[in-house]
Amino acid sequence: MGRAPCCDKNNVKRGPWSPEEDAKLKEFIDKYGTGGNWIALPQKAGLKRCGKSCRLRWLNYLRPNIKHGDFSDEEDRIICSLYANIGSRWSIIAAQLPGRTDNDIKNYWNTKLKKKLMGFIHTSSNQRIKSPNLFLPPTTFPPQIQSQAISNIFKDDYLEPISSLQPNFMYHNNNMNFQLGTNNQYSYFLESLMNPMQASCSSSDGSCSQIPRSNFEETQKFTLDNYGNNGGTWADHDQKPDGYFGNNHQNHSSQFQYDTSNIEEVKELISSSSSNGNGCNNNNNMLFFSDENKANIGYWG
DNA sequence: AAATAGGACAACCGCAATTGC
DNA sequence: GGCAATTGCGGTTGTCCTATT
Repeated sequence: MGRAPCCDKNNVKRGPWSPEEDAKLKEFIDKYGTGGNWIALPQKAGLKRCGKSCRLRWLNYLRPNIKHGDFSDEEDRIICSLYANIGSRWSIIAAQLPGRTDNDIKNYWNTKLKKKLMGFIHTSSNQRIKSPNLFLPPTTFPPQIQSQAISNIFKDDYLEPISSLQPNFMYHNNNMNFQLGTNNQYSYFLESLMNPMQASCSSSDGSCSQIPRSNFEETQKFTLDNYGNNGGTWADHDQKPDGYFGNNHQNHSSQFQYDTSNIEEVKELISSSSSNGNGCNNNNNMLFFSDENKANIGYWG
């Protein structure tokens, strides 16, 4: 015997909301708020709907400042980056995109963005691969991530692998070469997108019910370490701002910062990798990801 | 013009987490 | 601490619309 359903399905309306229902719900919430009780709300508002349905309708469609459709390139990049980092944690991803809902982003990912990516991966099996702007780091990322060098590489129409068989394989384009490590960070990024972190960790004891994708924590920490590494350093006693989890190597003005609304959750994801003091290659231009071979990868210039 | 396949998006479902008693 | 109610989340399904045959 399962738990009792939240509403009597025979006595509630289901399916698409009519404009009249929308108006009723909006008017009620505008006037009285949700009252902290969605289950009781539909009756009070005179709606023959399940409370869950009302909540969903409000959160995903009716509440103020909701944006629909037309995701920008910037939003694409943020979604891709975060998906690669934390997987399908849509609510966290949505928190980084003001006006977007988790449902919207999930739908967008499943119907469009993933396909964009698949197209890219598919093409990448050829020797000549297209590099969509999708893979540019978000402009909200620190300045050096936006550096001209990276932009040159990833804004170019094509990246051409010289040989994917070489252990340290190289990419080049028209005006520069750069070398990545044995497990180069770019392929790691793609791999991350295709096979994101799936672990779910309990908040109470820190244990994980699933095994994280290999090296996630270490990689993540290392990546964060390297956001903002253009010279300045953190002393141990320095107050690090929200969103900064790295070691003491960074320029104070350019740390990677998550939105503070869910910073604790992001910290939680990352915190299992405790600082060991050597997680940073100073003066290297990190892109998104590196692997465990910190000494060997993730830099050029 | 009709049938149908596919895409886009809204909504639902079930489960886990949280809250309150 | 235990239990039930409620909320929040992510996966999945349903429905509508458009493009294609």
